[in-house]
Amino acid sequence: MSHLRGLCYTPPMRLADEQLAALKRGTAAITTMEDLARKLALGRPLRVKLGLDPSAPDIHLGHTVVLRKLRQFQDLGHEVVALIGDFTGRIGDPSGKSETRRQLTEEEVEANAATYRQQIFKILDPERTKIDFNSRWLAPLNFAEVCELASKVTLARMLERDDFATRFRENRPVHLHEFFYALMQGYDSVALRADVELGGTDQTFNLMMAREIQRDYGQEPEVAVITPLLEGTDGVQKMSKSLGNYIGIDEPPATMFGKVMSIPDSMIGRYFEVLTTVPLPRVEELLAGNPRDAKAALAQTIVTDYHGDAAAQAAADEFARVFSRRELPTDMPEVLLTKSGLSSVDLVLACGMAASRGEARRLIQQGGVSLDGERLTDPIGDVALRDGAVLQVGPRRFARLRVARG
RNA sequence: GGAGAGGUACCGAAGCGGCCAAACGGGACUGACUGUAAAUCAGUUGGCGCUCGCCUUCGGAGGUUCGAAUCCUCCCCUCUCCA
Repeated sequence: MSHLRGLCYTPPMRLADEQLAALKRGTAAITTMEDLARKLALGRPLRVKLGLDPSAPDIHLGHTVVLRKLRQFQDLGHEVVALIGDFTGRIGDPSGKSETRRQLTEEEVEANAATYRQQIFKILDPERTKIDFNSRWLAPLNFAEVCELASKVTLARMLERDDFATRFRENRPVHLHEFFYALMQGYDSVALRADVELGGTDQTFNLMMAREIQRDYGQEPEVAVITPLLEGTDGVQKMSKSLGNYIGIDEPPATMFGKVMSIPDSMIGRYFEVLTTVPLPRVEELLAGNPRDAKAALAQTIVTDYHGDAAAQAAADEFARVFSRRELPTDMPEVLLTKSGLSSVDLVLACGMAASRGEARRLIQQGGVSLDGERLTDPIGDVALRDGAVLQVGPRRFARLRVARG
């Protein structure tokens, strides 16, 4: 649709209004709305920047919120620059985590950036995405230039950043180099002459700083389009790999589906808003019904984005089979056993379902282990093993046993 | 440079000579309940020997003691105040 835009004349203001309305969905803030309206009304493609920190090579749904917004800009005909912070990545971004992040080596940054590149194109249109690296202009800066940049900002201004202020107040370390992150990010905007920059709410400070720095360097400040941080599957903390509450976009369909189903019911609406394009009135309808069905619809929509219709349908069916109807999954790993006489503890261990004998014993004692649907209760005695028998540990771990004939 | 506070298991945080494998909370796991991997409730949560036992663990290295997460020495890291 957007590629047709050049062919038909649309009055600029009206176009701007339409764009603005669409762009507002799922944002936490736009600074400022007026600036954005005005820039959109210019009728030229805007240069939209997104900074990517290459320390997290696995993109999860939390990252996609801002990527989807970027894609929306692309579809509206704007020019997108995905800026990989290969230089800043080596400094370590203090944002989000309340502790200092370790610095990455050059090799790590390179490897991560490659992964990033490959993953963001699951959402962005590769044809209309320019990828850049900020080492291009940051690496050549000499110390005098760095000081000049640093002179634009005061300590008090830096401490306005909530994260810094909090850590400072709570007597936790704040390293000087962390201050440079915001400076560098602002300088990126100067180097790119960005009209708009996207970022999560954790980037608010950096985005505001970029506006000021652009002004200091004689440029018109970019518009900051701020997306919310998506809560993870626990529904409380922001989605992050280190918290283990994330849904990765590279994960298998069944895993993705299951993880979406594990979010608290209260999060369904929010996920719909920022992770899908399902019209909001339709979302309201779904939310009025059974939460399980709404969540299943959400899960299917999301899985479809990354794995296609067929895989999403299969994942939905599989979920219904295993969790609703308590049937066996269609696929499960096979485990080849060489001995036919094993205690149940050894069996669980042999299938890799427990990290230690103690854990295996515990699982059995808690009633979490069954063989062919029969709960195993005795950790010690040998269990009769049939070729093709199914071992289940907990609600969702299965293995088919293959007993070697000798 | 000086003075003081602190570094405990996945995370937060108690403990300050034996009753400490280490309270409590979170997380995770298991069960019950749910035609949701939601919510709620209960239990489990270092390793090895099937409830007594043994081994490894409380920033690091040594030492005191029958016995140390707990006391001493040195070192590393963080914070505060002073210079």
